[in-house]
Amino acid sequence: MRLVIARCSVDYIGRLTAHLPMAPRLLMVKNDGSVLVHADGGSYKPLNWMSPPCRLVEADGQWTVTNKAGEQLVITLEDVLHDSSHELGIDPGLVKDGVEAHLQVLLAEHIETLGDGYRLVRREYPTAIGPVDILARDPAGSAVAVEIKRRGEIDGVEQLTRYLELLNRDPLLAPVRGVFAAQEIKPQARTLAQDRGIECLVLDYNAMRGLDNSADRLF
Amino acid sequence: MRLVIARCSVDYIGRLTAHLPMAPRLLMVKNDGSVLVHADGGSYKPLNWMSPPCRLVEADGQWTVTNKAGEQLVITLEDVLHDSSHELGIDPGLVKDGVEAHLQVLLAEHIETLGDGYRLVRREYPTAIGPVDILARDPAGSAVAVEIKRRGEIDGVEQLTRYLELLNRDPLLAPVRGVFAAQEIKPQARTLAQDRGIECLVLDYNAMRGLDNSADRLF
DNA sequence: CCGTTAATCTCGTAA
DNA sequence: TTACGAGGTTAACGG
Repeated sequence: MRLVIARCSVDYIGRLTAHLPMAPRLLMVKNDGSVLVHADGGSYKPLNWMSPPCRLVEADGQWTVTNKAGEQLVITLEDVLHDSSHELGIDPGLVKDGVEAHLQVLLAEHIETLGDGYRLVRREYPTAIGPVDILARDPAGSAVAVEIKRRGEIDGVEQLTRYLELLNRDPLLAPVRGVFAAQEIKPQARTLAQDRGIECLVLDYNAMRGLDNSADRLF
Repeated sequence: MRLVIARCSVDYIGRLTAHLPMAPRLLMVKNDGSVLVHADGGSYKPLNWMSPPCRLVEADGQWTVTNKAGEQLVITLEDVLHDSSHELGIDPGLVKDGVEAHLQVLLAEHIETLGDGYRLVRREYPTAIGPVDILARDPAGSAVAVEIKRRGEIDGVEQLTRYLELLNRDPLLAPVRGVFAAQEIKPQARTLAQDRGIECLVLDYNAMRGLDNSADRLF
């Protein structure tokens, strides 16, 4: 990894065009050729960048980074205040927990969260347009399709609606009810769901973890 | 901005929990207190990070970064290979061009792209669930609602469908036809649109720019 | 390789 | 402040 602090101007020409006026910034050149231009603020997203695979040509105080699609990042350097290189090696990578997949496992394990007498049919129930998160049967034996989100927004309701439309064409399943389950459900999503006869269910992640069988945990 | 190259392990406890084993990495500490942990590969996203506003406490080879929500990033340093600080000042910021807003302006200016005899009613035509990109009248005087995307995907068709449902409740407008306009329309989106009687229109950004009245340009 | 979906999304804008 | 849509989204996963 090479780190350069320099006054520079940057132009990106690709999916859009963008320009950064001359100012002091950090240029990070990674081992895979990718280049990141960072300012001393903002969040983790660089002001401008080129993703790998790409090629960096340095000539006459100007860096030209090109990728296979012909997108270009042109960096013009005026004053170089710092320039150092470092060998880091390959990173062992990140281990995560707490995302939608885990919510799905937890709800499948504790399907009674939907109500007493519910039975799990399966997780990732396949359909022509993709898998439904959970398919279950209610105490009366009717099919119930569950869409799980960390944050329940309008797109998730649309997604569940498409699944329900398809599942209800299957005479072995119909009628299929929908349940929209999320840690947090936005008001607009809730309104749309209710308008379509879809039940909303707020999941308590920590409470469900508390019920969790530790042998089955993802981590 | 402070740049540290060090062997470190990192733990994030917040919206999820995540762990990085001990390995050499770049630690970037920005002026606003935010911290980025970068490896020598991957793309512009750091392996782990804390967004501002947050506070960094350094004690005994361990950095603890905490934000207002109580999320924590704990970095344990083993070997510090590099440590330097640099004053960059406030960045003047980025200038962009080529996005959806510009497509909307261009199509409104050249409404005949929809067909001969079309007339613009207005851009950003307001409805209860948000503005429709363009409302127009066809040569017969019927209302036409246009949804514009850079890339036409299934979500955009859903969005236009919701607008059409609402607009068609207005007796002064109904019946309202839909046009889904984009630089590129994905097959699934096209299929869904056709299924719903929505016309698809592929926009040629460069050709429309060529027609553009230069006095009205955004840039 | 393509399509779909999630994301500690980020980032802007408007109500 | 919140909500919503767009993103050079990026990244992961499955067919």
